[in-house]
Amino acid sequence: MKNLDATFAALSDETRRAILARLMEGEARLSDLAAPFDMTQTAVTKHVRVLSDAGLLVVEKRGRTRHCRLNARAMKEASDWLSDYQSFWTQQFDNLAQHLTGSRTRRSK
Amino acid sequence: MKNLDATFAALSDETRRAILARLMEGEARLSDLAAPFDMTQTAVTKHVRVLSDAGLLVVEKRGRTRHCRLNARAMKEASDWLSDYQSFWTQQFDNLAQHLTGSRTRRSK
DNA sequence: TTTTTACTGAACCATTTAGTTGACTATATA
DNA sequence: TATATAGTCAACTAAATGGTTCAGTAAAAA
Repeated sequence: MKNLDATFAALSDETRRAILARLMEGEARLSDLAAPFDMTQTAVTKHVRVLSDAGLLVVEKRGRTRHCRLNARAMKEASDWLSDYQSFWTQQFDNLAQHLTGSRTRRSK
Repeated sequence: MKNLDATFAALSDETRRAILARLMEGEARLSDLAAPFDMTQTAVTKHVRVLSDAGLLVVEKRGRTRHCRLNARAMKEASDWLSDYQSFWTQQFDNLAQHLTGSRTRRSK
């Protein structure tokens, strides 16, 4: 899936994850999103563009402002991909727990 | 979380996701991992290094071979981060479903 | 109408990334 | 011992990334 490339890449930047976290509280204008960060609005606009290209948010033009809101689809796809591994890590943690509690002491080495 | 940067960045490459998928079937040597790809082993080694740095897999030196296996922790952290948004996308899909089925027609535009 | 606000676009820069090649080390095998 | 195998390391390249500045447009407010 080529789309997962864009989604995970978009999520790999702390600024962009903070933008998404902000949008959990609801819709925001570009300038509102930019305000908390120590960088130019142009830079934040680029981050928003990356998130938008990945389908993680939607930008709506309204007068002279741009309003952003979360878009669930892409994030769900990323989560679905990871969930394939869930059984694996659950089992791994179970093994660790068993090892720590000694509930299964018969181990080779 | 700085670690999430590395984890999501590592997951944003299809080759690396394929390597992780391969490791779901069990441990593999570096040369085994490299075989399916149309690139040099050096390139694959670099991908493995990225995955290792992100904590997504573990490399064990054994004789002249290197054996790789999945490491669940980092993947779980990424999944946990995404799960914060789960309620959001569930709700969004519910809204969509309601809209499509017309089960709640009274909507302000 | 003038000015401010919200944002865009192009050009530029430094750093990182994903790949290559070629020379090397270390371990098995014949 | 000689040779093949598994992998490392350094150097290089091209493209992508994350930031900047500056000039411009379009909408709202004075």
